[in-house]
Amino acid sequence: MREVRVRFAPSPTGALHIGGVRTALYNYLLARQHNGTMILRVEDTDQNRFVPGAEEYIQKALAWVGIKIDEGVGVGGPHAPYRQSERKPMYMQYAKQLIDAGHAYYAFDTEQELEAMRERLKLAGVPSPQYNSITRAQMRNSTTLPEDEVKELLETKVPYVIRLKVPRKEEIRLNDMIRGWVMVHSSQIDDKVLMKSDGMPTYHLANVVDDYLMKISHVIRGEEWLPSAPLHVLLYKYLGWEDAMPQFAHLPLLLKPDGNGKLSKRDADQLGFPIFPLTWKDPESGEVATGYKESGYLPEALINFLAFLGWNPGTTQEIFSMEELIKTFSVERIGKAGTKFDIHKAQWFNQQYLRAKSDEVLAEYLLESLKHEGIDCSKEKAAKIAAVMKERATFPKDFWEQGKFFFHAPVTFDENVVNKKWNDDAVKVLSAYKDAVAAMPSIDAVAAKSTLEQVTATLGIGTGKILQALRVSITGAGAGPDLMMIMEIIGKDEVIRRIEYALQTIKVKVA
RNA sequence: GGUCCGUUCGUCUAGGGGUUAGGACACCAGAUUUUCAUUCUGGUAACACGGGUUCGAUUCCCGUACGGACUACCA
Repeated sequence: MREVRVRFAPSPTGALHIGGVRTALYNYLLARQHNGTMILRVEDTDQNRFVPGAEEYIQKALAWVGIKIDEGVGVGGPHAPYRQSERKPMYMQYAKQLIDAGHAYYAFDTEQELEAMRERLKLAGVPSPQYNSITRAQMRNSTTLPEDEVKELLETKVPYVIRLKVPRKEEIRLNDMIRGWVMVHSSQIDDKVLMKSDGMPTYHLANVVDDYLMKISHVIRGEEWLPSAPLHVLLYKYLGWEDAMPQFAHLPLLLKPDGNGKLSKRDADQLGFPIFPLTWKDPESGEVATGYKESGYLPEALINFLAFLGWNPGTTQEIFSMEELIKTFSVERIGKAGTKFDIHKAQWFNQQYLRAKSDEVLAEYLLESLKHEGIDCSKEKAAKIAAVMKERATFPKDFWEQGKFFFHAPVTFDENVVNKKWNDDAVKVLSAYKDAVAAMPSIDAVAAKSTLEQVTATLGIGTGKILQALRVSITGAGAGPDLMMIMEIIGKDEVIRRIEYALQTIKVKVA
């Protein structure tokens, strides 16, 4: 196998879609697996669609998920520049080469003329009007105009484009790594514009030229490119680069979770999950779309989730680190069908990865939230809280959001629990327990429990009957982690204070 | 409309001419837990349809249906 060189080639027209991250990932996995090279190339040949900040966003997003670029925008390399706009001068010679070989031609048609042609063909009943081997005979181009007129037009700088001269009858075949042989008849391809009138190449030319010059071995990209892949094959052939043509792999698309259609930002917003890796603020509209990072997804979980959207190892293993993915990944095991997006699975992965972390690391998440809240807390205490909370957390923010009661005494109490469990027995036990705790030098989980059992035994009341009442007085809620540990963490004085407050407040409420 | 691609539980998927069609997520139930969560056990649930080929097809072939992509001087 030749040296593996793959590229991720987004166009900087906005934030990187999550599907794009997956495409980048598959490229990256293949590169790493074969000690190859991962290239980032920016395809910014459409100057009208340039969005400021998009390129930086793409780089940051890739860095965040752990996809390292070996060569390309931001890092440089032997084939620099990697931004197509900066490569502009390089493309014309190849277009000219095609013209000289009779595989391309100049076209001077105006937008109006093109429009008129399409209209005419539509009226004639042609299903999809094309600029092709038949119609080009009626258009204003170098295949129809006299040579000197063409020369003159070029010299007088009349705007022109260069089009590929697609043959009338030819079967174009392409061996896709995922789909096998795909055959397309040349009559289905029109004379695609190769060079635009602004002197920029179109995607088709730029992509082929750059892949060739950059010695790309595999083109892994979304399925939306499949229809134009035969055109690219044709270009390789006409440019004389057939032997260097990369292998193609067209990935199935990411679809909406419900119903059908391509996954779009709109769906994500509606269904409440991110579509972008990082939060993105649209510079035009000012609209903000929250990212996976900001929503609390861990990059390694997102990667694992994304890797499984369309690919699977064929075993029952589901948790894969990037290193394991690199070892196990294979293009052959990528599926053909579009993949509906299910955020539940992403959450599950996140939970798995979160739990695998040490209490100390988890404590950092809590500490970070606390910093925002302006609450001081020792690392030791945070680690203790993290330890009791980790089984119920899916996101880093859960430690704070579900554990606020560690720092704030409850002001209100869960009504359901109060209605069901707050009774005379509970009040009796709590009062006695409060006094018993006050008599203790300090409180820990074991002592808290044994003391409680002593109190209930003396009063002849089952511990289980009043435990919910104790919990609600300490945390305000009917559910949560081990109560005894909670009491140990908040400490003796706080326990007494909270029970007292509950005794006063809830009694008043019931009476 | 045309061209191309696709179709196994609700979702991601394994599998492959003869299987009780396997796993995971989600969901439901039971057990454990003083609660919730966790964990464990169990459960519901799928080969789009119609023709072939074949002793036999979910698997191979052809249609149909459905879905998707593409159909720009956008990528």
